Amino acid sequence: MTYSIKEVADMMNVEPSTLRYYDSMGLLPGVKRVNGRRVFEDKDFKWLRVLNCMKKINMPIDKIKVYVELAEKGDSTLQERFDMILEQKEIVLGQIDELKNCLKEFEYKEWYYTEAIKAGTEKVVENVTSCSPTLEVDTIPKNKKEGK
Amino acid sequence: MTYSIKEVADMMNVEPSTLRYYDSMGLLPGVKRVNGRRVFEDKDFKWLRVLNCMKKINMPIDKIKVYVELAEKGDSTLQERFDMILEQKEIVLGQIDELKNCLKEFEYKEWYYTEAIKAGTEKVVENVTSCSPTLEVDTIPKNKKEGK
DNA sequence: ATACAAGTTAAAGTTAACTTTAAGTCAAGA
DNA sequence: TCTTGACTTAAAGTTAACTTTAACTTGTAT
Repeated sequence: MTYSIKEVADMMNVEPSTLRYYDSMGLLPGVKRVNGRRVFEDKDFKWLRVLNCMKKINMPIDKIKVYVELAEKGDSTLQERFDMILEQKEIVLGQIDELKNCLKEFEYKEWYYTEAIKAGTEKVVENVTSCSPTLEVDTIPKNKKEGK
Repeated sequence: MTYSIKEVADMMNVEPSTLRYYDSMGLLPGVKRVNGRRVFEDKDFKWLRVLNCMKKINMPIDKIKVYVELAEKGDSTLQERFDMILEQKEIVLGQIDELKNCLKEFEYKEWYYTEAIKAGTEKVVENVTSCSPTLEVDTIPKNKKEGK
């Protein structure tokens, strides 16, 4: 089974131009061409799924490219790729944790407004503090700082 | 207790210039000045914690500003603010879900490389597919598309 | 045959969110 | 009194990640 760039773009919920941009950045290795047009095969989807994940955790394109280049070198880079995956796993765990804290804050606010709307005024709740008493500090390194 | 811009910036793990930028965008309402300098008080931290969460779920500054402006109008906007909070809660739930799927992919890759390293080659695993058989489609609207 | 839809490239344009710069104010310590 | 460090502003600069444009090619339907 083969797919056009538009079909793949629709599956990934991105524009075809975005996939062309990724390709130009070296993030789509091994995609075939027929009459100059990109033709995606089933084997390409394995990587597209990983790419999708890397994008979702905000891994910068430059860093994804490092991974791609390691993969292209073959078995000699297995350990390095393993290390990168482990690092990204830790990052996504941290992100999930942060988002769970945000969820708590929004749930508190949901309660807060529910009570305020009942009473017709915020005055009844404005001195009730959220469960989390302090400002959360990032556990995740900023992407822009990753490369330093 | 009061805090300087640097102290607050350190607590939030951002640059003082970022807080000044937020202020210039209207995201820091009610911050006092002494001799022209910003002085943060305990009451400001309530909002800073919410702001922190809004930033972490990638809520665009323009949209955060809408919320701030509603809050400044007082009790007449309680329902609108409640609706915004609910919407953001749904967004963060979707994000957590997406990240959990990414985590699965990275855990699969961790296993994949563990086996490959043991064997000295990827060949032993390269035909083993991850648990998630399809490309995930975004459940979360892109921030850039939110405003349309 | 001809039009149309969907693909191609290189290059320029856009956007959001900062970040830096330059020029200045102010309070405290030597 | 002078210097230092932390603050201030407005405006310009930066960056990453697309997105659009213009000019072109190709396969399919009428």
